Amino acid sequence: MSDARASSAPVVAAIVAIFAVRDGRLHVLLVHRSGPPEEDTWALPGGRWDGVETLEAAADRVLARETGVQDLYLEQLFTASGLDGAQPSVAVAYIALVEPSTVRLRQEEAWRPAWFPVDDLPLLAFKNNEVIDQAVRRVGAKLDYSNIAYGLLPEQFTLRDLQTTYEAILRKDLDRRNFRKRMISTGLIEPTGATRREGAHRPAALYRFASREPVVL
Amino acid sequence: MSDARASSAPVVAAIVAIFAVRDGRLHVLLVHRSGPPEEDTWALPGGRWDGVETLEAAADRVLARETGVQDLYLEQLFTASGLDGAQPSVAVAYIALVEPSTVRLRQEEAWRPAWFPVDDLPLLAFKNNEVIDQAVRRVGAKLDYSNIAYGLLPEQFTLRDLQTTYEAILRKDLDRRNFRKRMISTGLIEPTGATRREGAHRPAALYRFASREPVVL
DNA sequence: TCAAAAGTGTTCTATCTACACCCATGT
DNA sequence: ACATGGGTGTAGATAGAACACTTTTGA
Repeated sequence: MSDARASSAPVVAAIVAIFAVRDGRLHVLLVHRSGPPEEDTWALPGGRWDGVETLEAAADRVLARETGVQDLYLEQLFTASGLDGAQPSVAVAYIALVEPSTVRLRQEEAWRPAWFPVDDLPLLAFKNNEVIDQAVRRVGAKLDYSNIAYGLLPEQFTLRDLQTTYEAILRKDLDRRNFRKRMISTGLIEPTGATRREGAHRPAALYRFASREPVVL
Repeated sequence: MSDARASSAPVVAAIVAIFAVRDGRLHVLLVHRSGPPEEDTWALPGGRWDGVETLEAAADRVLARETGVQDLYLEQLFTASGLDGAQPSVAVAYIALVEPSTVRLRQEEAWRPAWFPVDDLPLLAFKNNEVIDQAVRRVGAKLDYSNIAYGLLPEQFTLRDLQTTYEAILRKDLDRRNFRKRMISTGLIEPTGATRREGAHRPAALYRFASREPVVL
């Protein structure tokens, strides 16, 4: 059907680890593979690169397809070859950070997407467990010296919300006072002046990120 | 000559930013392009990926071809698409660190390689100036919390050698006493017991890296 | 008045920075 | 003896970690 060199025309795909914090736990979006290869397993969503758009555009397209959101935090992680053992393939992995309430998951039954807590994943196709591990480590490392958490939070949020997000990613408890001091002193966030009341206790001051573009300290 | 879909069979290549410290300055290895595209400019050495080997093996092959050395420090930087505007292309960029005395540059006149100081580069093909910028930043960032400098130094070295290497990459002078204290306290290096005499002054103690595999603190 | 989360300061410790003099050697 | 780079310690500043009580609200 195809000549011998067909095997040297590689497939280039973007795969995206889409993260969100839900109920205080970090989740990643996976799709149920409804066809070969690796049928009937879960894996990171991906899409073939068309050779025209940039790789980042391909990743953004995957994100939009699965979640309906776009133009959020998107960062390249690394590139792996041979994840699909059956043919020459290159997968360029990206990290995306989304705020759950903005997301409308794609609804089709085939290749349906679902959130999984990152610390309780099944065995995934294409060594995607390792990809997700590295992605979580990368996000955790950048939390401390950048504003990337803006991707995971709504426009306005309380310091408690922010801390819960940090704790979900770092998987450890943080001291409330020290956290507050450090966050405010970085200048990455600023008070909006508004407060939020919910429940029988003092209302919490609301904050926003000073910038919703990536900033590195 | 080829059907319309030829444009969707992308070229995947590994390109390698090979660094060495020479005369106290950080240098990068470039090759003079003796054919299209971008003929007669300088660019990072690269090689097409064959679809069978891993991408890292392709990068290692480029390194070995240009320098004769192999199995040194090699780390993936990032992947860019469309660097070659003429066709669908993906370039996976790697960083390699070598010790100049171990290197024998490829001698052919065509596509000849040469060392360039990173702070005095010509305008390179395929936006390689940006690639090198990012690579230098990455190496600088990792110096402080890893042993990657082992790639740039011989088996044994003095603390002065090590400091010179750091200063070349970070482009700033470091305090000799503080540098020594920090390096020794990390445990990444250890004294060999030997000394080196050269010139009319006290001999310098020689050190080695405790591990010549990548270690992150 | 009680429960529940918000908000706030100080002390201690570890780490980083700045800085100057003596040591071993070759000429 | 002198010139050259190797080797060492201390004091001050800064950043991070530990820790407990008061405030505001809804029920």
